[in-house]
Amino acid sequence: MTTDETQIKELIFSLRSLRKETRRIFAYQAKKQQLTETWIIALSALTRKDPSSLDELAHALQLSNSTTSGIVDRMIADGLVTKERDENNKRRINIRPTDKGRQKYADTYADYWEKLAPVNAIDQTKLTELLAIQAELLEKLEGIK
Amino acid sequence: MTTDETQIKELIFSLRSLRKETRRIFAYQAKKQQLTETWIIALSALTRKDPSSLDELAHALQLSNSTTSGIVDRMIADGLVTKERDENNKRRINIRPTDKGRQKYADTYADYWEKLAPVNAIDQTKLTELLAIQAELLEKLEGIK
DNA sequence: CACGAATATTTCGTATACGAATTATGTTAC
DNA sequence: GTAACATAATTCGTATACGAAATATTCGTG
Repeated sequence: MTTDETQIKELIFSLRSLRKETRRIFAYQAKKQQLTETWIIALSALTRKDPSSLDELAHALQLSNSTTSGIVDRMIADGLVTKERDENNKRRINIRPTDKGRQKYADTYADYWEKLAPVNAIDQTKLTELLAIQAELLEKLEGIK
Repeated sequence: MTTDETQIKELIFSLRSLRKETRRIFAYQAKKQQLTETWIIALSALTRKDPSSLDELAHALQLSNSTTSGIVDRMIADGLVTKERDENNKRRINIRPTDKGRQKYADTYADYWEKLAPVNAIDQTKLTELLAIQAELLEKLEGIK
């Protein structure tokens, strides 16, 4: 095969490591605030689109509906969001952040992204290029199978 | 804050998407072969270092010991690996691939990496650069907290 | 040699994460 | 209008994934 296997393996491992690191960083902050990375992104999405259906939220989180369903339930148990059947379309649910959810998101928002500020030590140009190549890579991967 | 928040958010999402895609591609192949991405990487590591301790395997997989412990147990249940106490150090376990495990890995090895061959449509130069920038990024992330 | 420290693994509780199957509701074609 | 289809959400079973705590073994030091 023509594939430069070594490089591709390296790539897979690089991606594993990077996701692991970002998860770790979020987890550290999350502990103080009792929020997980996913919950923060969910609250962010719900702030932008309030209310959201399960499908819409799952899309924003890039997760399956079944995964998102469980996440919403746990967030409800924590009093961060509510869900109600849509009166106009009873298949649909409306998910909304509670005051507590909004407050918690506002409190931690700056912190979370600031935490990642050291990334800016990397050249802006390089970072832009990284995103471009990653986008190209994503496109190729999406075309597989 | 000086952080270009938008770009960093984009990066986090890009990484989420890329990992998700690679997982999806592995999962498709895995279904036929009854192997998961992690199991393939585990068998690969065990082929290179046979036997491995739990700690060594966890390191190779870049996973915690507790996670790896569960993975090994499930692989044992599937007859892919065995574990035994080390006679010279009874705290340690020796994890080894079975014939079935070795065979299954050999059968699927080429397939798995070939699947990712479309990635080579990207310039070799770009790919090398991607890995370099990602390595730099990883270093920065590891320095956080 | 004994006891505390270090090492190695496992168990537990919790949170992702997915696809398949199920349930409920709405839409469309006839 | 109703049967087939489409849409929306949930449930189930399984596999990651982690940290904290528990257990077992070995080592080091006095």
